[in-house]
Amino acid sequence: MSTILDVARLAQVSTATVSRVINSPETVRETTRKKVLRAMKMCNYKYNALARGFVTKKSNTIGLIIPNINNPVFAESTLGVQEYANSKNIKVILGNTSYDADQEKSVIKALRESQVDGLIITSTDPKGKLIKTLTEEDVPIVLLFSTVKPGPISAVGVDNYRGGYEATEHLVSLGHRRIGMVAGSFAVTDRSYHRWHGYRQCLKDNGIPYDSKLLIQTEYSLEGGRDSIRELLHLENPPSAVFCSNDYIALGAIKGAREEGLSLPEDLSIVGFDDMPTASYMVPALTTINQPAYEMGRTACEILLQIMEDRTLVMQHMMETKLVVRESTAAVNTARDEKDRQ
Amino acid sequence: MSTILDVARLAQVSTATVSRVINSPETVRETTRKKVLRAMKMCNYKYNALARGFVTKKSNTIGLIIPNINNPVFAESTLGVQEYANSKNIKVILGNTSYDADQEKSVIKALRESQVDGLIITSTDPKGKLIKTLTEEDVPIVLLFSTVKPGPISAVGVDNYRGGYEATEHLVSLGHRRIGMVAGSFAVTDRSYHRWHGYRQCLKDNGIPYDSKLLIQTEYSLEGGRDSIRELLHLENPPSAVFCSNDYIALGAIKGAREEGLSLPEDLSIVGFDDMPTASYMVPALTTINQPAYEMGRTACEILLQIMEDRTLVMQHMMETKLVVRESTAAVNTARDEKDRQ
DNA sequence: TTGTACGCGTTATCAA
DNA sequence: TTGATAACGCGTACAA
Repeated sequence: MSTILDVARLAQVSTATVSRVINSPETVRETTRKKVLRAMKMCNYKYNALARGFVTKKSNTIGLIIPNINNPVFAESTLGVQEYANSKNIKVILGNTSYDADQEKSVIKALRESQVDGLIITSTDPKGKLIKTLTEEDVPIVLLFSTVKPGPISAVGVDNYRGGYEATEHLVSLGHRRIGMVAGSFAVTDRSYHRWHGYRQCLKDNGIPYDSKLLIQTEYSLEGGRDSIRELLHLENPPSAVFCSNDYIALGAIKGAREEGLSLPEDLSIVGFDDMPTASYMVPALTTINQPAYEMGRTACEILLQIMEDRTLVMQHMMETKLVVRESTAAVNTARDEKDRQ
Repeated sequence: MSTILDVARLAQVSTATVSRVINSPETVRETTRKKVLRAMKMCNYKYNALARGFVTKKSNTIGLIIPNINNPVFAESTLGVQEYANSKNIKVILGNTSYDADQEKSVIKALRESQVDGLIITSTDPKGKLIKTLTEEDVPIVLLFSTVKPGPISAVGVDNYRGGYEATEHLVSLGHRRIGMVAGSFAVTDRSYHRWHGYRQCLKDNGIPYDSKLLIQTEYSLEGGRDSIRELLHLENPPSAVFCSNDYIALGAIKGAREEGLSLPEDLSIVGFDDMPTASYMVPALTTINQPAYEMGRTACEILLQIMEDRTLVMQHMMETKLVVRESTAAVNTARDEKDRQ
């Protein structure tokens, strides 16, 4: 592999000049530039960004840490991050945590050793200790999807409390009083926790007593959704509607409900959260709380690049959620409720 | 940010010794090792993998190039690549091509400049010119999902022809004679092309005349699947069964068919290809050709690392496909066919 | 077991 | 407009 030194020799100029035709061609006379360009071709010169990074102390690389790339919402936000980064000639290194705080820790360590210029994190550590260390050590970082925390930390997210409230409110407005929730484990992220708070408050505001039996915490997987809804349906007094803390879980829940012989939405209404790309393609098409995942990824990346320029910056960007009513929710089926009680 | 020089000074040893406690601790006496470790803590030393890569000429980084992370199959294979890579302390840089050969080219260029140690590519360039250049320049590379090409190029994939044949055969065995195909554009990848060949041969073997009207090429998206199936259903003599060249397209197709008022599988049978993680959660649960995406990603990465060790290696790994019959296919509904013709 | 000294490919500074 | 050269942080012969 030839270097600028080879090129320099071949073109009979200095390495500095070669470097100039690469980085600021306008500062070198056309004749010499052409000479250099020709020399590059001749020895099949390939630019070494790593060596550049070594001297400029910038790797032009950012780390993106997410819990599970299989969740379509994260795939979508990843795409947003990627496309913006690439448009600015920045590469993104992917880190998967599988919702495990230890993995998150080791991934962050590896990424930092690789000298990434910044980090976008959908954190799995509700306490935020890791994140705090990072900010203390002045690593450019922006939280994605994570609840916007007080204090000097950049983030793009949504109001999860409000989203949970909206989802529940929709169910209440359809006449449901017995409303369950399948929530991703609170131990692993506070997003689901805040959505639950919204759910709970909405019940309260509507005079519906809170029943802790109607809350199931589960892992963030299709299976988790399926198993949880079954548990809910086997309750003595099962819910007529369920709020799932994300669409991925909701997809599992729909499957579980059907396996129990229910028709949706007649027998059971389900609301999700996320509005993942396939939500409108599900059967029944999923009623859910939209959060603009692609835009959020893109924005997070945009903010990160700004912070990398000016480390004193702190930007918190709160996106709007929106209830999207589709086919998975319907007015409560009182006839069936009666029948069940007989 | 402190360096090994700082540590060395603090511990009153040479930089070589510091380097040794990092890379081969067993070669340094315990007392000095402890001294060095303490010094590291004191100045909050952070290892610089970039500098290391610069001297060892290895970045411990590989590039993973896929067409679209939103397709759950690619998300799944990405996870496989990632988890294996991380277990070997290798980072993976993600590149999205959006099924665009130009983007693929520029992504590869950027990745190479970053000195990735190797490349895993699900190529979008059916001619394979780009890939050829890479092998000529001795870049460690393995093709993923791409058809295993003759010649000295490593790859992990499946027999797409055979998979297409199996899918079609299943439909034929259910009594279908009017079988359509919604295929991802042949211009953009040859996977779908080979599946189509299998489809075609199977028709032939069963004495079913090939009707080119029943083939629609479309883009690799949910919308592509939806629009294409509608087109098919509006044919004068519409199909009673459709083979979609991947599950993602099939998901769109199911939606499109329902929008046309059809019940699945009574009115229309659909087979997909991939068996993406959500395939069994769809309604109806998708009959499809399974390819073990996670394993394939993992294996591709495993092979790549081997090639990185020994560049003369060429390994082609063909995985088994398997027909998974679920709910989206059923025996042909002759009654309905009759009715349609009246 | 430890230290010295050089080299990796590039950019940046300063001088010409 | 161009050139000479130091510097970046680390690994590694080779020497001690």
